[in-house]
Amino acid sequence: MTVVDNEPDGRAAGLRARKKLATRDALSSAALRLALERGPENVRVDDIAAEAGVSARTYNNYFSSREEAICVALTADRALRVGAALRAQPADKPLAAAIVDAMVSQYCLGEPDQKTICLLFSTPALRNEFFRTTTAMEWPLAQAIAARTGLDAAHDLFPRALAGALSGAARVAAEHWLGAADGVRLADVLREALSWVATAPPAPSPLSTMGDPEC
Amino acid sequence: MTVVDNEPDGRAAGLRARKKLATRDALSSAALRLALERGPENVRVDDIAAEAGVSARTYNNYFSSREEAICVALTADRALRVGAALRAQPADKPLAAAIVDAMVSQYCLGEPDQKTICLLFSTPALRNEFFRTTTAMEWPLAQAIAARTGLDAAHDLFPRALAGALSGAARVAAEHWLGAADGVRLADVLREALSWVATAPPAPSPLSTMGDPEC
DNA sequence: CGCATAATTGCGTGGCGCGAAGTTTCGGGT
DNA sequence: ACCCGAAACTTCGCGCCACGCAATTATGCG
Repeated sequence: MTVVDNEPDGRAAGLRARKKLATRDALSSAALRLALERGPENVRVDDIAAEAGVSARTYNNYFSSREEAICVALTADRALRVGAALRAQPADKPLAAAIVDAMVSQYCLGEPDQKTICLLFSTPALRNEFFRTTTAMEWPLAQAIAARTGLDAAHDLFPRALAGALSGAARVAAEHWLGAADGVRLADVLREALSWVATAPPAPSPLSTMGDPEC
Repeated sequence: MTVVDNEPDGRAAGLRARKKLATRDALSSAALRLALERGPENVRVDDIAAEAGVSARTYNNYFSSREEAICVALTADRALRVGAALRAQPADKPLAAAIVDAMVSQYCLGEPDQKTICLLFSTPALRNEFFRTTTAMEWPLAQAIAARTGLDAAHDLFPRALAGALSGAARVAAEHWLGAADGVRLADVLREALSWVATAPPAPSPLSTMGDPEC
């Protein structure tokens, strides 16, 4: 890394970084498109690399597994957008409502096509990778929650625990939506699931007073 | 499968089924032991198979990846035990408290050795598999929640969503415990995180009344 | 323009997942 | 007690993938 390098958004950041992001994006989008066309089983890394115009070896310099490229195309910036959406919520809105609205808004823009999400659950390897990316959303979300509650995402447990719970509920909501009737909207299912989990800001005294005989 | 075959607990169920479970258990325990001794990088499938006394090809008939065998040894029956522990809770205890007590009790018996959990977070592939097994705990937990609330785990969203949120919070608690000081007990961290997520039984009218301008 | 750095690429290696065919072991029916 | 069908295990082998290494090329910067 030289003096100045890739900006987090990739805008106006030197030719090298832009090309790097371009190839990365070309690879992930090609992987997703091929997986949707042929099915994830019939996609070789050589195909993805050829589609993106790079060598197969270069592919491994960007993604360490075939599934990673597919999932990244779906959930890469969504993670950051969820955090940003939560920060953009009005400050006087209660924490739970702000979280629910932010996540629902970001989960439903883009194309939550049933085909696409169904693809993620078709193969065990893809499911695993999808779970991993789900947890990737937790960190930006935890930071946004921390900013809103005046806590520290690095040291306090509450923001991260809540983010983990929300991501778990969101994943279950997606699964449920897949098995539901066609008329059901993902936004409704997601809002319902998140509303149960999104809890009040942390109690000033986080110590629990319950008994703990075991362990 | 003939007339009578493997009982779910593996007791008194024909020699074939017992041998099957025995080899499966031998494989997973051997995988865990070798991973702890040499580190997960220096464990080949052939080693695990040789340690269990079976062929390498047979290994793939039981586990489709090397990491799966290691994680199964850690979280296989814990999933069922969590559900059983929740059902064993007194019926008059509130749902949230029952869930927290049940999960904390089952997470802390056995040997939540820091070494073992640290092993799961050492390698990305193992982390992924650990996340997957975390979700495996959701289904028994959701069934137990459904039984307690009078809902149906197969069709109602609440039990599964709550189980997903709980597993996410539990995973974050484990991560937090790894980075915490030595004096901190996993049970305390886990209880704190779960107490935030464990919510009241589902509202009789699950419909949300919030606005939903997007999508 | 020239050097340092980073990225890409070809090649080779080790390993994995799995399909097919053959062999051993178990279950149960007569 | 014996035998036959089925299930599990084994051996062989193929295709694919992740990665280290070294050479080549593109880029940043003075």
